[in-house]
Amino acid sequence: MKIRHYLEESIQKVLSEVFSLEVGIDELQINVTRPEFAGHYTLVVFPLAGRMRMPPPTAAEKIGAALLADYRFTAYNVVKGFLNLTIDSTLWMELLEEVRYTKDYGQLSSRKETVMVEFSSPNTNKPLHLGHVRNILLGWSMYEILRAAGYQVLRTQIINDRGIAICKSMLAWEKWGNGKTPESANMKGDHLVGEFYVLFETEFRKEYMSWQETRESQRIFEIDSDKGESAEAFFGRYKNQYFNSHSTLGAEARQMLRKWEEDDPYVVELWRRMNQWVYDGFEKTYERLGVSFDHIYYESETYLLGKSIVAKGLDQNLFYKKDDGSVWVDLEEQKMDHKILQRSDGTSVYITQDLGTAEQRYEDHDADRMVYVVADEQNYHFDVLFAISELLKRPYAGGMHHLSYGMVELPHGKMKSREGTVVDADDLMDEVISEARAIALEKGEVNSLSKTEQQSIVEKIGMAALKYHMVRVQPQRRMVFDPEESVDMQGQTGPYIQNAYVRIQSILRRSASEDRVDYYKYSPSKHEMDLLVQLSEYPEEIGKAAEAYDPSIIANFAYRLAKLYHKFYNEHRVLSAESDEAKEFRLGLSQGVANVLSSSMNLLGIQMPDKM
RNA sequence: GGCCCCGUAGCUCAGCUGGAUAGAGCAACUGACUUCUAAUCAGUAGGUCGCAGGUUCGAAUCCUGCCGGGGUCACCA
Repeated sequence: MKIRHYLEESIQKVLSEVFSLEVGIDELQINVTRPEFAGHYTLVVFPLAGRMRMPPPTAAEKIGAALLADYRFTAYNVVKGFLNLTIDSTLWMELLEEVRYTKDYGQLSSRKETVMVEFSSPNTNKPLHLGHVRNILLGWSMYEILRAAGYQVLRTQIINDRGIAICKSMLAWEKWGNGKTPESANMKGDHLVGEFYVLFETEFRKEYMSWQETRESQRIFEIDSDKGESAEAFFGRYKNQYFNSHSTLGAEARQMLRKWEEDDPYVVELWRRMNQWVYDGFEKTYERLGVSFDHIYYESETYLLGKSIVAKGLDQNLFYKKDDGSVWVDLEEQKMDHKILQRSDGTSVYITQDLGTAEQRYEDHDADRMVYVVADEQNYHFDVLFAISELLKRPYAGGMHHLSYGMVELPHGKMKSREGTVVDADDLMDEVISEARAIALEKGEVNSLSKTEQQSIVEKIGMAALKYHMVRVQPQRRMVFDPEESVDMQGQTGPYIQNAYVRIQSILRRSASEDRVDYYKYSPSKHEMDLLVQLSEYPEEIGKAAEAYDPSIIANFAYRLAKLYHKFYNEHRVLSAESDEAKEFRLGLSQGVANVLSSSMNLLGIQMPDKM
């Protein structure tokens, strides 16, 4: 029995039958009653009063009186245009039964639609960092939330496994690697490859610096620099061009890319080998983060399909070709620019691969919707991608959604690999877990457990701190990541919510399974009632989070529930309750709360320990 | 400059499909553990909801303009 639904239907019925007013359910404004007023739910009558031709308080009064004909409404009161309704406790007791004994309470009825969620989507030239962590956690939560909202959901990522970046790592390894492997260096493969990427950049910068001393560079500076521009500023923006037209290392890297595209056996073999190192490393990181995928796509396997889509669009005159051979699309009608789809030399650009991947996914899985979890710096890119899909009349065009999120920054600014301020995902997990361990050992609750059990608990706590910290904020907000705060375990944090669950487990462990006492006649206290109302809202919250693509809605819900439980816990005894009835009710309530805490945190990818 | 996102307590954030006196956490201060786990609870203090107009019975919430911060407008990805 969904209390909110019962409420909506009852009110709709009364309005229709008693007041001859036909009102749609989504027109009704029903809120959880604010704590300073009596009642459980509040109907906002202002919008109805006009249609009933009565002042709001009168209308509220009349609706309230009419509702009382149903024994399940036991009381009402009117404050201005607000009708506060009290619902019979048997209804709440029924709800509690459902919450306790329905394994997947909160799960919404299943829909036929299939949704594919893309997240993580790393490049293969360096390990995962803080930015990926936010992305992965958002993506994973959306997967869980959409599933709970009744959709068929598939997890995917597109691995950007080709291009100049990986060639830089390959070249550096070839030149300076001396045959180093993850085994010989005793290093995760993604870190090793990342090391060579950094090495390339370092060597390239050295080369660039010494080139800046040459006459040639001076001449270019004099000709190409803007008036009054400093050498530093000029060479800052010239770097890319230097890479493409003057640099020896740049030429070698591009040479390698060309060979890759020509299927040169040596280069392809090296590419396979180094990418595999990276995948093995990613796999370990994903495993620690607790995520996995249904289908992985590789750019190297879809970019050709993208090119064929571009060719088709060109045939249909949806795109056009410039004299130099480059292919463009005119999106001015969609209030956007002209965008390039293929370079003059025939090679593909970034968006080509996305066009191909979307097509491939549609063919593979027939997904009705695709959700792309990608940072907001790519907003325009996705506007363009979706517009082109519309233009091409792709059947999946209408179902594409960009879950855009703000980038993660550090207190002193952006992460920059060349300044060594990138926060590595593996290091980050190590840190929060060791912080959790330190606190746990200090508290002493887990000291008597085996090392394995301790480790498992400490990992759950540390990861909860990290994950909750990252997912509690609305996606579109950009986020300043303070490492100090991410290991906080007090207040609105993952461990705080886990702690409520652990307290319940401790009670349940001690409660002997005696004969059941009927608690249907028990009259819940204010604190107990607050918990019941919150439990009844859980399915509603899942629906909201799925619709808004916003896991923070679930994060805030779980916190509210945990907070109410902690309050309750301090005010009431469970095992030594004043009556058997009260004890039985509270045990049930606690169990229900534990179920929903665990379930809602699971939607965020957070596991609950039994002790902490 | 055009377009997009953000602006709420000292800090980090809820509240935003219009509804009651704008709420939490952190930091500061006070109190509560012989009682089911104090990673907790209770309390004090802290606000021109960026600014100015508009719509409305009612605006933090919707509209317009401005200010501040970020992003983006590559034959980069």
